Amino acid sequence: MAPTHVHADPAAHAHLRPARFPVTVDVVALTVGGGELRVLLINRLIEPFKGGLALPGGFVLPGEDLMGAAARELAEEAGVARLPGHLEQLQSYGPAGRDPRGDVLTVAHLLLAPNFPVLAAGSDAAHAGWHPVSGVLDGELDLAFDHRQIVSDAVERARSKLEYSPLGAAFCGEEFTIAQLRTVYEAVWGTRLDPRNFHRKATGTPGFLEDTGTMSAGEAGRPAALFRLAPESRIVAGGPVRAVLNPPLMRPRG
Amino acid sequence: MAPTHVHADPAAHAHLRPARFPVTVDVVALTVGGGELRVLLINRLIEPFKGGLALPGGFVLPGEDLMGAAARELAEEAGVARLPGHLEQLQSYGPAGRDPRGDVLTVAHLLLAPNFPVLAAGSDAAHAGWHPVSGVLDGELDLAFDHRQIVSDAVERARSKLEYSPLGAAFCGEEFTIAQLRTVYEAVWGTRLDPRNFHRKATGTPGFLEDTGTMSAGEAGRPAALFRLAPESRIVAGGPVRAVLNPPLMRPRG
DNA sequence: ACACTTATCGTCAAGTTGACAATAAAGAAA
DNA sequence: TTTCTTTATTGTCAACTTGACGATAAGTGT
Repeated sequence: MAPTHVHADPAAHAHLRPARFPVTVDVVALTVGGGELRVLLINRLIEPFKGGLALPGGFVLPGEDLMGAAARELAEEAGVARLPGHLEQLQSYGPAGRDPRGDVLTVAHLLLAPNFPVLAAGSDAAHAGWHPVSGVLDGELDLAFDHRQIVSDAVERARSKLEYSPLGAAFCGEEFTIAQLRTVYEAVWGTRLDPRNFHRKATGTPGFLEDTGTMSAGEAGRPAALFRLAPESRIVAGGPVRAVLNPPLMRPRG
Repeated sequence: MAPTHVHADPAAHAHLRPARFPVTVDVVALTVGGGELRVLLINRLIEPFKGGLALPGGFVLPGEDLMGAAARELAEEAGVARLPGHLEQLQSYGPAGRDPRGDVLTVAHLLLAPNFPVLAAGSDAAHAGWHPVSGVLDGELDLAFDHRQIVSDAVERARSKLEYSPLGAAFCGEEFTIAQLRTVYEAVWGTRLDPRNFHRKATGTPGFLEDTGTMSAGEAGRPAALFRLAPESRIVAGGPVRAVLNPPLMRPRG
């Protein structure tokens, strides 16, 4: 804390040239595949942590806003042309004590998306790939900087959002079956849910889902009805996400 | 987006000198008084928006972390010696297009606290004071920068946190009656709650409240039992806030 | 003692949840 | 084709929670 006798005027420091910090955005891109939650990681090509795994991200450019920077980094580092899902800001970290090069503030973002193809290995650019979140959380995979903490916070945010928002559908495509939506919940929460009770809650919540009238086909078992998000709960880029699930669909505790 | 032919290496910009931004922290300090939700605002002494109302806040110093900076600004601008409640990070805004002086990134924070005394007017320093949140939200009070938006986001965060976390108690002192806690909920949500049903939920939720054994006195009406947060839901600085209210105590919708 | 105010306990119908039976509709196997 | 297997969807039922509100308890002010 600044010595009081130097800054008698509480706003005095504002007269000083303010310190400036490098600002980065990092993106925790989550998807569901193979029944588990996965996170997008890139191979770092430069120091520090060269050769290690890290979240996609990079410096914010002058005149840029945070969301735009996050989307740009995703495009540059993972080769995603158009935002494939729901992007929101997560939390900021720093600036002290998280980068060996010095103070760096990072604004972490969260992307919930269907499994999408990423920049393959073999190019001279960075390799991007999906990795099981469990491996990150239990320390099997080592991440650069404080990225493991960031992933952990992102997963907790995702878990809690599924309880009351329609964001689970962000992991599915435009149309999906109740069972597909259920596997999303199961993967994110890491629990099993009763298909019948889940079906009841999903279809019984007003303003959540809308029947498309079409059916899934080709899978094993009886064909399932295809749904999409109802207009009330549709996810618009930058728009607010409504708390449609009321009462919420709580994850099993204990 | 950077021209691809210039940055064939997606991480190339990391080799460039990264842009640096001034970083500020702003604090939305909320309290409950007179049955309504109030926010702490200061009178700006310097341009821009000199003489206008704004959130307490200021530049982050080198080597500082965000929470620390927020606490320091609160101390400097409002004269609070020790953090009187629960402080958490809210969201980051910027850096583009929110300060006439140029790009400034701000990390907004949220303080939930009992009514505490602030730096009075009359000193040569800034005046700090409590103002009704309703006046800010409905545009009666004009705030500097994008601070109205920030207050709006902060209030929404607070409203939602009361539903599932024990943070309502952060507005009360160490010990409080059920009725005091209820008025917090009523002020934050802007609704009336049935005292009997609220009492049932508050005292009936395991791990939420703990009876102190003592009674309130001096008020009108029958004395009320004094409670404190149960150990499971106690709020530790920097620690996680547990979702104790399960199922949640939902605010009335519609 | 009496009125008034607030706290706390009960009651009851309506809605929600968790556990699980039963049926429906497809493809695969016999 | 008939049967088996798999998944989808509809019900059922008891336990629990919620919202509305009656009744009683225990203080203060007159």
